[in-house]
Amino acid sequence: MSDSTIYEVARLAGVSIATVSRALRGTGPVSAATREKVRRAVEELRFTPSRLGVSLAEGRHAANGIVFPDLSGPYFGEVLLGYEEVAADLGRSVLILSTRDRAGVPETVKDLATRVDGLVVFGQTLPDALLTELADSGLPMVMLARDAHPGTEAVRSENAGAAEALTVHLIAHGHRTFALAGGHDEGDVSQRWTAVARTLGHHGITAPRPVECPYTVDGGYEAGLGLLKSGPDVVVCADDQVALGVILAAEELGLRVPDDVAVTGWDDIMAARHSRPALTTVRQPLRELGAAAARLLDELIAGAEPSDTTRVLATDLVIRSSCGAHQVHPPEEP
Amino acid sequence: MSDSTIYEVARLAGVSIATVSRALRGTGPVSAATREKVRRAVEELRFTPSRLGVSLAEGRHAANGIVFPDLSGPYFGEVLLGYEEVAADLGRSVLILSTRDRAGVPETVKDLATRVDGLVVFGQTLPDALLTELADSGLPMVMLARDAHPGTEAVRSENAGAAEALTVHLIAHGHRTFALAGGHDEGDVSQRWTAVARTLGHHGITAPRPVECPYTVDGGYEAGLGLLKSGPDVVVCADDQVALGVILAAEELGLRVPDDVAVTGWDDIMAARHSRPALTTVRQPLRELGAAAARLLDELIAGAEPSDTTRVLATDLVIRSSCGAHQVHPPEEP
DNA sequence: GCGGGCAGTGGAAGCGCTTACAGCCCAGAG
DNA sequence: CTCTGGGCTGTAAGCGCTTCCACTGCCCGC
Repeated sequence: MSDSTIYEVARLAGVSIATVSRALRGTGPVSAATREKVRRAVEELRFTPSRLGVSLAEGRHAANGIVFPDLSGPYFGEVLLGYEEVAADLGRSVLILSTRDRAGVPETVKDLATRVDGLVVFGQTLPDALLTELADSGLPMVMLARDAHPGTEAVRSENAGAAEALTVHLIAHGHRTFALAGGHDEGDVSQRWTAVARTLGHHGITAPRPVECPYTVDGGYEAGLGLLKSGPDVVVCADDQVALGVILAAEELGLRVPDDVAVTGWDDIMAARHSRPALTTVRQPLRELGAAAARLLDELIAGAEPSDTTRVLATDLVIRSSCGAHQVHPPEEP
Repeated sequence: MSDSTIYEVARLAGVSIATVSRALRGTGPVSAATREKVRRAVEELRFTPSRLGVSLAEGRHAANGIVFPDLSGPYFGEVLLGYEEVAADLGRSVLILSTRDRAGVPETVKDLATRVDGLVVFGQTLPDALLTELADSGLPMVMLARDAHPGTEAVRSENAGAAEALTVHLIAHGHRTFALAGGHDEGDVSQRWTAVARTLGHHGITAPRPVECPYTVDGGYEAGLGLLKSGPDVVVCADDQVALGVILAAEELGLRVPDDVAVTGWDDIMAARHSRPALTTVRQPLRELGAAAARLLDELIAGAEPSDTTRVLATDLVIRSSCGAHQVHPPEEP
């Protein structure tokens, strides 16, 4: 953008740059005649103030960043959507960074940090030491899908209650041998596994160890091929993608879902509703998660003290057919 | 980030800011001893150069932007993923902007334009007049999922050939009465409809007018309820989400897919593969689309002249079961 | 023994803007 | 008629960095 500068506008309008600035931002008094001259000059030159100059002088970026591990799958897109929407309404641009397995993440994140007024960080995307360093530097930060790190705020959705409700429901279906697919010791997911295990314990059932796998359809498929050999009544999966993969694995092994084995997911992504069989899952308010993070971050930037506190959004258990065939379901309204 | 500045580093190291800058960037000669002093000062102060200062002095942002209509659904997330990955590897941050139906889009986009070295713009997200204005200002731009606008480059995936192949396939299935769901006069989609109509014409079939609807499951459902009344053999949909909605509508009306009516989508999103019945669709290389855009944009920023040319990526016709039940499909490997 | 060249360094001029401060002019008050 | 206080405007000091240019020694070759 080889744009014109405020100096050229000032010259063309026959005033000083200070006056141009005041006229454009509406700070300080400017006579109607001058304002009009400036307006015309701006129009003729197609002048747009350089964001760099403004930010440097104002000492703020009017932008904030969001860091996630990966953008694949529907999960992050939805959260990001809610986030961007609110951030935009608050007059802030949003910078994204996906870390994937890339090297040099700390440097990249620090670079990002110098471009924004605040940062939202997903789950265990970054090592705690780095989070501490960033928080200590005074950068406003909001954690997403995990509990708060010292010096930050956090938003996540409810895990334990939904996990318990899901487990109780599965037990009511008569399922007794459980398998868990997609274990990491990540914040969100480990909270679910803990609640599942506790609930099973209450019913005298020993919880199995979760089988690690990537949170993808392929990951679920691979894990499923292994898991299903032991003939569990139900496979509880860390998310919907894993569940869809497990269902594929079951088909591959000649097992019918849910007659031979039940499968459940988590998130309620679009495919969950349309899959065969339709997936029993837990719906997270993904957009609201992103929106809440944006609002919290804005408060921090405005000067609020980080409370080291976690905001928890409600989830819904969504019963469809993958957890047990004896349920009758009228077609869902879209 | 209440960070320290290059002045404090210089003072602590006992050198000038020019030397600090040279030491840090590796431009110009700096003695080993000095370099070490600077290194220590930087470490002690946890100094990170202010991106604002650097950018203002360098005259570049090392960032580029991407504008899309909406982030919902799997489509944009995938493209964005491919885009971000390449941009990051090229050392550029990425700013996103989703326009939705928001007011003040031109201002927001112009603001974005002052924050980046170049811009990727999706489909018909922005009015042509605005595109022209931006291009004229010298901003490097790449159009995505549409043909090039003067002064830009463009990337999209192949439409006409796939649409023809799909239509031929459907005719081979014995389908004769067609319905088209999800019409807009958007670049990508209208190319598909044109090709479908032409192909039908070759076979002596008159193409129906596409029924407009939002590109969502709900949009497809609503459109489907209307469309299916006339009893078409097949409903060709503008994308997979619309197709999934039409399938729901068919179920609602007591029609079996594909026995009573065939349905096809476009994009090959995850849900297409897992839906019941699995969706016949056209796979677009979504990530590669984003990646190609990022690379093209980088070339423009590096100084290449915009060619007003459109790069076209290949698509694949993916035959599953929603287009006709007589096909036998072994379970897909993930 | 002396000039040229170069490694190493500092001074200072921007980059494009905001804003504190000061100055000017004029109307209305005394 | 002078004084005072706004309203309006300009000057200039940053904001944090990069980099051109000038300068100082010092080593080498003649």
